[in-house]
Amino acid sequence: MNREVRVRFAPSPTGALHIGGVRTALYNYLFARKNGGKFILRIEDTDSQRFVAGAEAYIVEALAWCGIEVDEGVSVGGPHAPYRQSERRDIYLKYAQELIEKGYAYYAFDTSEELDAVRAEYENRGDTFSYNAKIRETLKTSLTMPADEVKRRLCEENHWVVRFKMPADEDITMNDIVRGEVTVNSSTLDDKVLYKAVDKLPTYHLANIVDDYLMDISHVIRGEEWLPSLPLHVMLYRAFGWSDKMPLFAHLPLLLKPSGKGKLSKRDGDKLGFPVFPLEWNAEDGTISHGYREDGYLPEAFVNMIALLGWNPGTDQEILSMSDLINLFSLDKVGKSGSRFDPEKAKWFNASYLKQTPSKELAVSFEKVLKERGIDAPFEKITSICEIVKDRATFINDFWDLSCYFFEAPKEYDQKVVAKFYKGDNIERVAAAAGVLEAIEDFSAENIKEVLHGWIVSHEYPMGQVMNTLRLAIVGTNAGADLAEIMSIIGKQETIDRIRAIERCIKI
RNA sequence: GGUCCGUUCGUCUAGGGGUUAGGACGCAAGAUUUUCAUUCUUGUAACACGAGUUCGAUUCUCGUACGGACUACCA
Repeated sequence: MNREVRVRFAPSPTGALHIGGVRTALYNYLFARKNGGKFILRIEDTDSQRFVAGAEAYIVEALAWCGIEVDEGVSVGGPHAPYRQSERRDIYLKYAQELIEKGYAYYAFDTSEELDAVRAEYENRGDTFSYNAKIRETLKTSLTMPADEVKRRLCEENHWVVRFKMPADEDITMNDIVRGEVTVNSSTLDDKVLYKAVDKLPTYHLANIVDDYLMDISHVIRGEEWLPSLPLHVMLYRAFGWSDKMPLFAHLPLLLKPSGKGKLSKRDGDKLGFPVFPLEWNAEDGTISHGYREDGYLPEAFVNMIALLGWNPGTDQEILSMSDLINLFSLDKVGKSGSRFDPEKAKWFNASYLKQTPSKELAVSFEKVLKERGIDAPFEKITSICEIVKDRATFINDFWDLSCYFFEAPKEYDQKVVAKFYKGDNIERVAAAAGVLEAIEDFSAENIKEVLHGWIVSHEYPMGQVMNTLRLAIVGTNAGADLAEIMSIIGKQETIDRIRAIERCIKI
């Protein structure tokens, strides 16, 4: 019971990691940190066919961006290295053979084509084919062949596999931290392939159990899609005699598409109107999928949002930092049902984090955006602008659109606003305002506001009319920050220039 | 088809034998503001269905429906 907590995230490098995978990694990480344990990153690349170059580097980078630190694994090494299964291929065969010696597994010599034919035959009869206790006796296996024939084929052929000998009729009872007790009868299960001679690689099931055992994994936290394989995995632990070292299992509910059917998958790319990947992903076929990072999400907001999909702290608090998450995390607060991802709430999280990010930090990012546009502004000014803009933005990417009037005079005026305000007495009043502003010595927002308001009030002008017309001249429309603040930031001369410019540009 | 898992507002969820079923996003209205936002207030909206157990079920049990996963020499 005092076992050290050791959890692993074990993705397959078949492409980008989607948000469901990130969430699995995150829960593993939170659980490890919460319990003073280790978080291990293992790459399960036992399928040479589906291997995608760059996928592993993507996974490592994505975890780093999220702030998920790897204690042991492909990127950092560790006492159980290597952490890439393709580099561990030598260890698996002897475990497969051990199972055969103990009578828990056997060699099967059917070719894929033969199997396909048998499968088709069953289906034509309306039966479902399952490589199980009933029919393995009729197939080409070490169970049905003479020993010397088996030996000969093992030497001469390279398409044999090792299959697990699933008991014909046995109730297998398992315990899942999220779902409780689950019982399945072995008659509904088939003889899964554990090892393939063709590429001298184990399948997921064998590699997974052997590595978890060898790496002393204490808890397996993974997606619900693995629940159907749990009986096999439990049987494997028993067959190896490792029951006392068997990890505890927690199967996480799946992430569903926001609309329509099914679980979220990599193939959804960004057809759904929001990114499914943490980072931008350039697929081999040339398609580029959006990433949260590139779309302007703050990693803290992304992690916060992902964490709350299928788990909650049991309180009303929703804005949670990584350390909050670590402190509060517990597997028994993980829900049982799948969650639909809500892009709107994701935006809300980002906007919330943007508001609480210090303006100086935002200014560093925004300065780069401005430089790309050829705008060179003092850092102080950029910081002040960020302070104003962050309350109105959802993403850093929005900052330019929301603050361009600080950097350049309006190129055009919103026609609706012109029609509403740029008429009658307003035209003369605004022109007069330029003179009033000109006379202000201390061009601070407070001072501008005081003088301007005093002037409007003393002449009994309608406040809304004058101010909105002035805003039209300065901003080009009826939106944006406090007008006095804008004037103060752009400066007296620019303010006056813009007021004079509107007279020239708009002819009534 | 078979096996397994699940089902509280549109979405994420809290709760749990007797509650005005709570919060958040969204949406709507109002307040504040010279504008747009922010902020604040209010409103909107849910226990899938049918039996059973019980004095009483949204909560427990069983069915039904619906949803999901798995059913490869993929993970």
